[in-house]
Amino acid sequence: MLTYAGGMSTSTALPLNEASACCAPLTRQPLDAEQAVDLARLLKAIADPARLRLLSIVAASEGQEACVCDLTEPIGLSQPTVSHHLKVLMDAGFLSRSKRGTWHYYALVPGALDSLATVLVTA
Amino acid sequence: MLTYAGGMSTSTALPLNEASACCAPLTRQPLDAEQAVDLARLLKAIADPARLRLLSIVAASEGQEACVCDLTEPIGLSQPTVSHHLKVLMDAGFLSRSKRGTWHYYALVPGALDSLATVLVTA
DNA sequence: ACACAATATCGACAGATGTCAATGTTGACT
DNA sequence: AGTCAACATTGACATCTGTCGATATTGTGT
Repeated sequence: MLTYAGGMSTSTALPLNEASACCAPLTRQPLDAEQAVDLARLLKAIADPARLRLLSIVAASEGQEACVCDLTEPIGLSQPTVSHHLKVLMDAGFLSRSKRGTWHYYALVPGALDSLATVLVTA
Repeated sequence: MLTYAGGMSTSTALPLNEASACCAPLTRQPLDAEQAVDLARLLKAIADPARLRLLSIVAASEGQEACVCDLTEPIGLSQPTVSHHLKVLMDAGFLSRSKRGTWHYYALVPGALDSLATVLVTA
């Protein structure tokens, strides 16, 4: 199943679930092959219309979390497909899941999107 | 071939080549299907290890532009493949091209990456 | 005109990706 | 125990994507 603990290079080997953004501002010095693969994986995770909409719905919800039952209908895709997309976002570290009874709540992982944005910025 | 002038919704129909980032901060309100597709297209354009490396090499070069001849070798891919990736980045509006003699120089489009980063940011 | 160097385009192919129907799993309620 | 609701997982399929070799295009210099 391979949760894959991103980074793995030198220092902090915390069990962080990815999305710690991996590297330097991208416009500083050329990134090497490994860094590029890591960054690309994060970007691929959000480079999909359905997943972007899921993220935005979760982000716009109070407490920045939402039940799957509230996500399936507005997206207009089948339940298994939505479940698949949520898993991709979780594996990449953008969402976290908490189960309350029968309902599963997905929440934004606080710094995830921001640290990704930081890598992209030119300044 | 379809250059596709991004946005197209209401106001400014300038011939900007995409990468004007399309929409609101993503965490404000849920983005609709069309916005999601536009944003996803931009993200897909950079969600590739080779293209990220190309971008970073160009960005780290003086004047933030580089000749194709300086890009092919460090990437380690064939010349047609590099050319393909550069085209993808150009069509998405992240790079611009200027020809000087036999050499083609690709340059970072100033605000492109930054406006994309802005969409992703949570604050 | 000719030859050569730098890029772009084309065609083909393997592998990744998004989607669904069918099925499995888990928790709540009677 | 049994039933139902909420999700997850599996398997299959069509499409998209990255890659290359071969070829076309364009500019330079002889």
